[in-house]
Amino acid sequence: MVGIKDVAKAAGVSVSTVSNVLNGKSNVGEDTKVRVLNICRELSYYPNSAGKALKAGKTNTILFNFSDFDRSFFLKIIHGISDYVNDNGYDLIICTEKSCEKFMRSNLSCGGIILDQKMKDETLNKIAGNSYPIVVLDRIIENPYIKSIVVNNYDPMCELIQGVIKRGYRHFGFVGGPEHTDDNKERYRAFRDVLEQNNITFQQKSYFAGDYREKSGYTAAKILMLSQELPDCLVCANDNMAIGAMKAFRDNGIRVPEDIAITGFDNCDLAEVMGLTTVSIPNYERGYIAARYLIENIRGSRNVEPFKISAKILWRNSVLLKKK
Amino acid sequence: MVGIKDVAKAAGVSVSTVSNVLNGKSNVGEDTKVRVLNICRELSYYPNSAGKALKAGKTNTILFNFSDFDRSFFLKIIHGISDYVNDNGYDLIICTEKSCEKFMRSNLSCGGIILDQKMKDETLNKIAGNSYPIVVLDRIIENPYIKSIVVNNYDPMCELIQGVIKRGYRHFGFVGGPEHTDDNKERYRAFRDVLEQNNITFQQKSYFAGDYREKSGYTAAKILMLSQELPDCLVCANDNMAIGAMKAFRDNGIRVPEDIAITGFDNCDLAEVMGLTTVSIPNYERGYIAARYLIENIRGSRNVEPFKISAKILWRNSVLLKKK
DNA sequence: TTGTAAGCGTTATCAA
DNA sequence: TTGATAACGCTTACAA
Repeated sequence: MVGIKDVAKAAGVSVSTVSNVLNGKSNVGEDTKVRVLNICRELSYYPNSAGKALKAGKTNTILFNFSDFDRSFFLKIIHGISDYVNDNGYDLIICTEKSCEKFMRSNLSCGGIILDQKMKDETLNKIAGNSYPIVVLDRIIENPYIKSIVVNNYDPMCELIQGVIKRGYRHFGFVGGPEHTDDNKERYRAFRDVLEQNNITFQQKSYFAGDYREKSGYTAAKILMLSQELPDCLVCANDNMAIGAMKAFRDNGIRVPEDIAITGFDNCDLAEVMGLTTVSIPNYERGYIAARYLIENIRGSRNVEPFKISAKILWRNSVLLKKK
Repeated sequence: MVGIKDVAKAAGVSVSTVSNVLNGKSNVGEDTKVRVLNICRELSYYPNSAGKALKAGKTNTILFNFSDFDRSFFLKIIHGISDYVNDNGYDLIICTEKSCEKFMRSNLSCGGIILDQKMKDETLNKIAGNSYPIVVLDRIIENPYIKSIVVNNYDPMCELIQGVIKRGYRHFGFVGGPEHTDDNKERYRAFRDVLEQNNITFQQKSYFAGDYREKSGYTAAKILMLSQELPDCLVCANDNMAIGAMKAFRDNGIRVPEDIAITGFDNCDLAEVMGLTTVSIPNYERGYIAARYLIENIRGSRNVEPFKISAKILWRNSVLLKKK
């Protein structure tokens, strides 16, 4: 490993001069500067980040944390984060599961964007601080050093259900996601509220608890098919489960939307091909905005007002335009 | 930031004792050990990795590099890598684009898995060394410190084309990927070889240059539809382009497979729903194996024989079972 | 314009 | 069983 000393020796100068050259300080002669830079190239010298970080007491690295490998919209979020972070001279590391807390606490990163729901609020509250701002996605944490960025689930879900009702649907089923997650709660609440506003009763037996995975939607639909009569419309808390349900119906000769309508939430890649009516979340933008707020907070602005991202409804033919 | 000194002071011991406790050394009394550990918890002390890395001269962090956010199979590769790496006590950082070289050269990682084709062979040859082994995916680099893991494209592509011919297809079109990539070359070569073995001529005008993205497949199909007569079967170098082509045909009233058959390569998420005949690459396993070889090489074994992963064909109904 | 030296947090060596 | 001290590679006051 070639270090700053090797460069200094080869260039016949002191290490501090090399350091000054590399950091663009003005107190160094033109000819020495050129000589040093050439030597660096020749020896292919790269500064050791450990030394740098240790001295500086901080880094310029943003951390992004996720862990659910089944949902491909993460790639879009990462893309948005990556673009903003790179444009602003920061580095990005993405990490999963266990390494994450370590990378946050050990000065290897200077701020984090957290998507993984497995990372507990309590842990984040402990880690967040003046020198380590955090942005959390899909949940709200009240903490002067944590900015929350959430999708406005309630309004578009209301609009979606109201639209479905307007099209003549009256009997609903609901497939929910993990019950402790804020977004699932909000989507379900919107669903119930709109039904109530329209004097439509909803029976608890028409609720199916899923986990946002395709398989749980498939299972919910299978169970549903055992009951006396199908609902008109099965509302799913996300696309994966909606797609699972569509497959289950298809496998059992039940037509969508003629026999039953289905709606999802997310607008995942498959949704378009499957013709699934759903709510589109701007994921790239979500990542970009998250990175922007994080870096602004790292730089000293103290902005932790929760930020709501709006989503829009995509009507596709998993719902009939006009029920008979 | 609470450091080892603070812990030492609070516990009334020296920093070296704290260090010994934290690193599980045996030369420390039971009661001091307990006391120190308690203080660590109370103060929520986490060792600073920068100091550690500086002292050790290395880290336990593996780097994974990618940059094409459009292809969701990356998530599966990452998943495989993440599992192996975590099980073996290493940390994983994933990075994109520019940060990558920096993270490789600056002692922030101790080995890398490279998927991004934008990372040049030349650069990798410079970086790889005894203290920095590398694993590259989807290309072969000859270097005593670089292990190549490639998918065997040739054999399954041969089998696929032979199977299509057996089903009665004789007139082919081909949509290729980026022409400099090894996997594209190999897929195309297999295609040509099998045609030749079967005395089927292939005209250059039936070749369309794409870039692995859906849009280029769509465009290729549009161009194809302008010609006098369609081929029987359009072979695409990957699924994205095959799906683009399917959409183009669908949008123009041409039926798949009745009017034209289509094949892909990758078995991406959409392929199943679209009923695309394709070649399935075990991506999770690919990541897992890549991580395994990398860590073995970090630990001293010097294994750089190129590793070929086999893939298998999935016949779906984008190809007729038996052409009339 | 350049060099000397201290110090960042950690671990390893050696002495107590 | 413990503690003092040097060293890792870098930056930065300050001295020359």
